[in-house]
Amino acid sequence: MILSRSSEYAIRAFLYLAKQEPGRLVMARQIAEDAGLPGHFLAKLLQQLARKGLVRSNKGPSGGFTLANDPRQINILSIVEAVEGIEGSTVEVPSPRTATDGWTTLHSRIVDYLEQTSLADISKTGNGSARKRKAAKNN
Amino acid sequence: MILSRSSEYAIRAFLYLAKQEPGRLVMARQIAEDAGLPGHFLAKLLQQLARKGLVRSNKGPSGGFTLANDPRQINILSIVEAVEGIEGSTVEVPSPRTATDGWTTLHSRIVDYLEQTSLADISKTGNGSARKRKAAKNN
DNA sequence: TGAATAAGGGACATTGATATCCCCTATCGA
DNA sequence: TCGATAGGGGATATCAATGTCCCTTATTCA
Repeated sequence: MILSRSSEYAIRAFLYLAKQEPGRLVMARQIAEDAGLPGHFLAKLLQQLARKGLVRSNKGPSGGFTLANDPRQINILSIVEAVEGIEGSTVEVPSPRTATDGWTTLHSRIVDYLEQTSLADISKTGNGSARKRKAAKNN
Repeated sequence: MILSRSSEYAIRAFLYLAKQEPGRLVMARQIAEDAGLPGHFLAKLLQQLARKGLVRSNKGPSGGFTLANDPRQINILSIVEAVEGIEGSTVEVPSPRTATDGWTTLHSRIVDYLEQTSLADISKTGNGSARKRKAAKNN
């Protein structure tokens, strides 16, 4: 599977939040329901993302979550890393074999793409797609 | 984690086989040892890949595995799909929500990249890298 | 032909990701 | 100030990915 389920849920939640008016607080249960995601599990993910500073949260009535930054400033990699830990994007070379092998090359290309792609890049979909270029810059 | 461990192992094994003289048979244990991969587990993966026709296998003494095609003809996606099943690359839209949402967009971009990238593309690494362009074609 | 070899394939153990639940804490509004 | 609300966080259950083992089958070679 390309990207873990946790990453998928987090990205879907971010896409949902990106559609709201900026600063509007939406509670986890609402997001889960509207986006079709497992509620309790999503709540945990959002808590993690709040600790990392990617979303802002408020407790109590009329509380909820909202994006901490403009969707154009949020790159997908930061979401994935916040959810899966950095190990997911950094390739650990176990033994001092070839320092940069083919796998590392492939992996870092994908990581670079995720880093250069913003939430806004993929949210304006449905019509003729938003942006081009971006990747194919590294290597 | 970007791509499962199984996919990583399979791709590493393919990269190893791609370095051999074409048609040369290498046994699973040898590949695992040289590439630093878990032996028994890799053997299972290679069996799967043999069934899917991506590698050819021979039993008995002087047996082993070899690539079924030229590394330039093997795209990474085919390896990933053979190991993880097609479910990994096809996004199942659970409910008839928005047919093409942002997640689907992102996911299919990565899948397209994997499909357009060959084994040869990533194996010529270590020097100045081999090819460019490729991605950024879809969307 | 038979002994050694290596893949094929099933059974099982282990680990980590995924998912749910419950109670605590902070906050809002009456 | 009190009750309701919503996130914070720990404990636990479930399930799939990962990893190991063992026996079978096919093949080679002496």
